[in-house]
Amino acid sequence: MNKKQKAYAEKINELLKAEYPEVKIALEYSNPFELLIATILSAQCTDARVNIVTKELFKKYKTPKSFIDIEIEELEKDIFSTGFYKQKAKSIKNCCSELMSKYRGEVPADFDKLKELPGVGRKTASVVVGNGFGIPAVAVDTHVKRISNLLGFISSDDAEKIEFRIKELLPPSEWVRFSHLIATHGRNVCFARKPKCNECVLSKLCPSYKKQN
DNA sequence: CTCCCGATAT
DNA sequence: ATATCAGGAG
Repeated sequence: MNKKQKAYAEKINELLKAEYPEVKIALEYSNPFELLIATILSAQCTDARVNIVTKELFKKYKTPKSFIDIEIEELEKDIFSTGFYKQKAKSIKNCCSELMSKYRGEVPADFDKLKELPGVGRKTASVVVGNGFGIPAVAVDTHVKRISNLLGFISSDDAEKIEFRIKELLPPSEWVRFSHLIATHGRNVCFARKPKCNECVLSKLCPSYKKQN
């Protein structure tokens, strides 16, 4: 009974791969540590905005220690425009402290260890292991959540359930790219507000197609 | 469940 | 004015 669902998911995966052959993560970074910080900043914020902020941020802060040594008020100013800046500043400082005390300032290439860090949940940990270390992972963001329901992979708002559902539908080799494909499609075509169903390569398969327009 | 919270499109 | 943006902590 799951076989049909898997074939359906793989068909969607193939269609999106054909549509976005060069898909990759939208966040800009040059090492796992920068990726971790950028992903923490990306909560409830567009990747485009995060990239504007991190372009300057990473010139100033290059190591976990550099974030610890600065006054929190100054860090808050440096990340202000990403929103939730007080929370994020606190998360980054606490996270960097633990990186220093537990991992000698290195970002662990391990989902469970990452998830234990302050300010790091399943989504952030998945992004870092998946993109920073090439370890298969599914990052469930708002797009993956919305489109998984629209496509009928699952009927749930629980990010963890959606993550496990996608993991059983697709082979591990596809997980990271699939997350990016869905996120990209969500940004370009399948918007939350007014999706462009008439331009969507999935419209013939999508159970939600008729309800729109 | 609520709170954190600015930028942007509609 | 309001919804939405690669969430996580308490």
